[in-house]
Amino acid sequence: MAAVDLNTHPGHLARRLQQAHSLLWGAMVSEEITSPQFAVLNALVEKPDIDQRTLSEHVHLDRSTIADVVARLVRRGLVERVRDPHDGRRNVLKLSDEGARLHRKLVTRTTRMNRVFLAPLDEDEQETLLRLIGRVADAAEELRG
Amino acid sequence: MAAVDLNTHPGHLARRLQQAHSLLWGAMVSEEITSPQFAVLNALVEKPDIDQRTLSEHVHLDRSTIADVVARLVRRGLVERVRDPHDGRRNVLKLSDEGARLHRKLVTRTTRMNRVFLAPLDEDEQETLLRLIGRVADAAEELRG
DNA sequence: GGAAAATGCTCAGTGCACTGACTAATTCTT
DNA sequence: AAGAATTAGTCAGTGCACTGAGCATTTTCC
Repeated sequence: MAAVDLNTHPGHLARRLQQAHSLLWGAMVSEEITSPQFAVLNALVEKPDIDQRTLSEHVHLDRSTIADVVARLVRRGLVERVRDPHDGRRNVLKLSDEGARLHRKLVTRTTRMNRVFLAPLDEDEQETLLRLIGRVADAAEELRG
Repeated sequence: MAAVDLNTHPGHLARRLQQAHSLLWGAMVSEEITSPQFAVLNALVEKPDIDQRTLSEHVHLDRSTIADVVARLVRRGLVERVRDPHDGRRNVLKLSDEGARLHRKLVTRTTRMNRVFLAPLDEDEQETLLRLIGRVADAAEELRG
C-alpha cells in the first residue's frame, strides 16, 4: 500500500547521519583509524588500566565488538593488553606511547571536523541536536541494560 | 593529554542512536527483517521496477551495500530481481506478493516503534530532532555527492 | 562502424556491531 | 572446602557499510 516517508523515521536518519559522519571522518581526521577506535583511545586516556567490560560500558559498545576493536588497536601497537595478575578473567588495557601520541594529534582534528560537520546549524541548533540525540539514546539504552 | 567528552561528538552520538534504534527494532518490529531491508521494501513500494543504482540513491546506501541487502531479500523471496531486457547492465527490482504483504504489516509496527523511541521528547522536540538530523545529513552527503 | 567513455553491477577485502554458545576464572553459599 | 552462580573474554555466525578493482554493456564521439 502506501509507502512511508523515511525522513520521518529516526532510525533511518540516524543511519544516514552516522554514515555521513564516517565519510567525513575519513577525509578530515584519519584514514588509518576509525571513530570507534578513537573512542577507545580516548576512554583509555581518561581511565587507564581498565578492563574490556568497563571500557565497553564507557563507550557504549558490546563486549564482542570491543574485543574486535581492541584487537585491531593492539595489532597496530596503539594499545597494550595484559592479563590481570590479580583476576585472571580480566584483560588490563593501556595506551602505548604511540597510542597516546596519536590520540593527542587526533583531538585537534576531530574538533575541527565536528565544526565542519555541524556547520549547517547555528550554535543553538548544534547544542539542541546533541542534547536531543543524547536524551533519546540514553532512554533507549535504559530500556535494555 | 586531556581526554575529550564524547557526548559532544555528533558521530559518537549518532552511532549510539543508531545502535539503540536497531535494538528496539529487533524487539518491536521484527527479528527477521532489518531496518535497512525495510527501507528497501518501502522504496520499492513507492517506485516499482527501478534498478539498484536508483534504489541506492533513494535510500542513501552505497551500490555494493544495496547489492548485499537486495540479495538477502531475494533469497527470502521478498523481492524479484531480473536483468533488464532493454539495458543489459540494469537489474530491475520489484516486490513479490509476500514482500508487499510484509511491508504492509511492518508499516504499522514501525510507526508504533518510532513513537516509543521518541517518547522521551515532546512533540516539538521530536520534530526538531528529525529536522536537524536531516539538515546535517543532507549537507554532509552533499559534500561528497 | 569502431574506439573511447560512461554506466551498472559484482567481487574481494576491511571494519563495525550484534547474538548466542562456550571456556575459564572468581566469588558466593552452604 | 565443594558445588553453584556470576563474571570476563573468546569464537562462530550474520548483517550493514565502505573502498577499489574488475567485467559487461551501453552510449558517445569521431
